[in-house]
Amino acid sequence: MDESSVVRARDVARKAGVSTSAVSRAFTAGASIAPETRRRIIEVAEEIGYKPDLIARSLTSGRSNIVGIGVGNLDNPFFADSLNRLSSAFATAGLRVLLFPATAQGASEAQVHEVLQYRLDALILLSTNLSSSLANQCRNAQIPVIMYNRTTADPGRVSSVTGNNHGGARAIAAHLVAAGHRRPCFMAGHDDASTSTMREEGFGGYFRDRGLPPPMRETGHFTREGAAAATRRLLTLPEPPDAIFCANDHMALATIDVARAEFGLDVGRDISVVGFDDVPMASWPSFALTSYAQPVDEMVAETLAIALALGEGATGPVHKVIEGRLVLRGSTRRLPPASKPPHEG
Amino acid sequence: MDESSVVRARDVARKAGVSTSAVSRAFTAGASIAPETRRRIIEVAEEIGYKPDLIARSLTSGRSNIVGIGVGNLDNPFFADSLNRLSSAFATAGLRVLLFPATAQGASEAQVHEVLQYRLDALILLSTNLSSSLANQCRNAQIPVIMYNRTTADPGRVSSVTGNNHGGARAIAAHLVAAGHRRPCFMAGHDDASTSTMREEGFGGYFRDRGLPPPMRETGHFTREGAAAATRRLLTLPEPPDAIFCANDHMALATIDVARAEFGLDVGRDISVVGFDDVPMASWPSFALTSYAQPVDEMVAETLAIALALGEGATGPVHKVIEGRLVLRGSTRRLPPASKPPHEG
DNA sequence: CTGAAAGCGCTTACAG
DNA sequence: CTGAAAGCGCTTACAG
Repeated sequence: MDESSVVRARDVARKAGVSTSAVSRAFTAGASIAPETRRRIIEVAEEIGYKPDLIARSLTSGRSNIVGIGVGNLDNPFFADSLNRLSSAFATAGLRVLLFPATAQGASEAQVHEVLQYRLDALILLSTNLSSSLANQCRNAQIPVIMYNRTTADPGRVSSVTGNNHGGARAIAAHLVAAGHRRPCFMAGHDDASTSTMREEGFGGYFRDRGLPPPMRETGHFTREGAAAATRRLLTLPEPPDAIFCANDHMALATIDVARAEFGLDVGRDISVVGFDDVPMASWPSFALTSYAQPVDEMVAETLAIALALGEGATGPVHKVIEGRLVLRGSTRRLPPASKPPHEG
Repeated sequence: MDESSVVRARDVARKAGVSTSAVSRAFTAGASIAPETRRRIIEVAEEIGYKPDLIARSLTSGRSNIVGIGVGNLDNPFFADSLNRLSSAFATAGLRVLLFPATAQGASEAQVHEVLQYRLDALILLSTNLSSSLANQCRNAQIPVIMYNRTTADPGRVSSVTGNNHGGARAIAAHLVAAGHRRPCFMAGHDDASTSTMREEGFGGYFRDRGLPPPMRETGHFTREGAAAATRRLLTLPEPPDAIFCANDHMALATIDVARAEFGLDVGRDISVVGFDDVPMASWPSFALTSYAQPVDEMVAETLAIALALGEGATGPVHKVIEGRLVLRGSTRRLPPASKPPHEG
C-alpha cells in the first residue's frame, strides 16, 4: 500500500510497455486508443497507484477543472446551504471548487484578481458583486462568470441565476394586503444588491398599482445586527408598522427575535413578519417564518448546467429566473382581525 | 484596461529588457535580484497586466499555495462558521482553499484520492474522518493533514486542533448536578467521532467519579432529524430525562424545538437542554442555549499556524487543545427547584 | 491506433 | 546579480 514516492505517467508507460502518450490517452475520455490498450494501462495504473497530476494536466490542457466561487458572508444560511450544494453538484460533475472569500469591504480588486491566475473553468459569484473591470478581464481570459442569486448592471457580459424576486415580492404584498395590514414596511438589504432592489420594486409596485399608500421603509444591511437595529427603530416609532417584509430570511429571523424578546410581541398576531429565501430555519417551529421559497436545488442545477454549457463554448451569457412559491406559516396571519384594527387600543 | 490576451513572463522580460529568469525572481520573495531590477520589472508587469500563472508555478515549484478542506455537512452552523473563517484566514496568508465535499456516506476513498492529484500544501479535515490508507498516502506525498474539531486514532501521523471536549463535558455535568437534575441524558452523535465519544466520556466520568448513577443515553446522529427523533423517544419514556446534554449545538437546537413545540415543555424550567460549540444561534433569544463555547477564532488561527509551520518542514504532527468556557443561558436552570423534585407529580 | 517531439509557463541549479 | 538551459508532468498535433 505504501508507495515510497509519487508515481508518474512514465512509470506506468514503462511497466505497461507503451508510451506516455498512450497513458495520457488512457485517462482521457474519448481519446483515440484501442480498448484493450486502455484496459491494460488502467490496470497497471491501479496496481502501482498512478493518477494523473492535475496541475500538469491543467497547464497543458488549458482547463483546470476548477471553478471559483466568490463568497461573501456565509452567516446567511441561504449562502451556506447554497455553497454546500454547489460544491457537491460540481464535485459530481468532476469539478473542484476554489473559494474566493470576499474581504470585509467587498471583493477588493487586487484580491480577486487572483481569479485570473488560476485557470478557472468558471467563476460563480454567490450574492457578490463584480467590478466591470474584473468582468472584462474574465471575458478576455475566457472565464465564464455566473452570478448566483444576483444580477448585474452588465447583463451582456455575465450570466445569472436568480429567483423570481419581483413576482415573489408581489405575492408577499398581496398576502399582507389580504390579511388586512394597514402599515406594511419593507426592510431593505442594501441598494447595490438586485436581491434587495428588485424585491422592493415588486413589493412597492403592488401597492402603487392599487392606489394604496406606499409601504414604509427601513434598511437592515443584510446582516443580523443591522436588521435588529432596524427593527428597534421601527417598533419605537409613534406609529409602528403592523407587518414587516424583510428582503431575506436572515434579516427576518433577527426581526422576529427582537419583536418577541425585546418588545414582547406575539409574532403572527401583534405583527406579521415575512422573509425571502425559505432557509431551513424558516420552518423551525421556533420561527415558523412565512417566506418566499427559492428552490436552491434548481438554482444550483441551473448554475451547473450553465457552467458546463459555457465550458463547451456556448454562446453568450444566459439569465435564468427560477420560479419559487410563497410558503405561509405562523409568522403572518391569513385573515383580517375579527373586530377593530390592531394597534388601536 | 482591456488586454486582448493573457500576458506571459516572456512579454514582461522582452519589454523590460531582461530574461524570464529575472521576471521570475522579481515575483519570488527573497530571490537574488537587484532591487532596482525588481522595481523596473514590477513596474512593467503592472503596466501590461502581468501576473504569474499559478498553475505553472505550482508545477515547477512543487507547491500549490492551495490547501484542501474536506467538509462534511455544512448544515451544522459550527462548520459553516468555521469554514467561513478558515477560508478568510488562509486567504490572508496567501493560500487558497479547495473544497472537497464528502459524499453522502462519508468520504469515499476514490473521491478523496483526488486530494493527491493536486499539490496541496495541506489538507484540513473539518470534522471528517480520514482513512488510514489515505493518511499514508498524504504522508508519502508530503501533504500535512490537520484534523479540525476531531482527533484520530492515528495521532502519530496527522495533526489536530480540537476544543477541550473532556473538560467541557465535565463542566456541563457539574452544572447539571449542581442544579439538582436527577435524570440527565447524553445525546451522542456517532461513535466514530471523537467529538462525541470524548464528550460522552467526560460527561459520564463526572458521575462515575462521584458514585452517581450513569446518565441515560440516546443517539442523534449529529443531524437535526436524528436529534428530533431521539428527543421524541426520550420524552415519551415512562420516566423521561430532566436534562439533556447534546453532543453539539446543532442537535441541541432541534431538541429544544421538539421539547417546546411537540411536548409543550418550558425549556429551562420543565427540562434543561445543553449543547456544545456555542454557535451564533445559541445566543439568539429564541433559544438561549447553555453551551460550552469552542473559540472558533483561536481554533482557526491555530490551524493556520500549524499548516504554515508544517509547510516550512516542521517536525512531526502536533495536537492542540483549545480551552473554551461554559456559557450559561436560559435553557438550563442554575439552582435546584425550590420544593419537590421535578417530574414527580 | 501509436509514438517521438514539441510545448504549456513557470522555476531552479549552474555558470559566469 | 544575471541569463541560458533544463526540467516540472502532462497533452497534443504530426507522422506513420
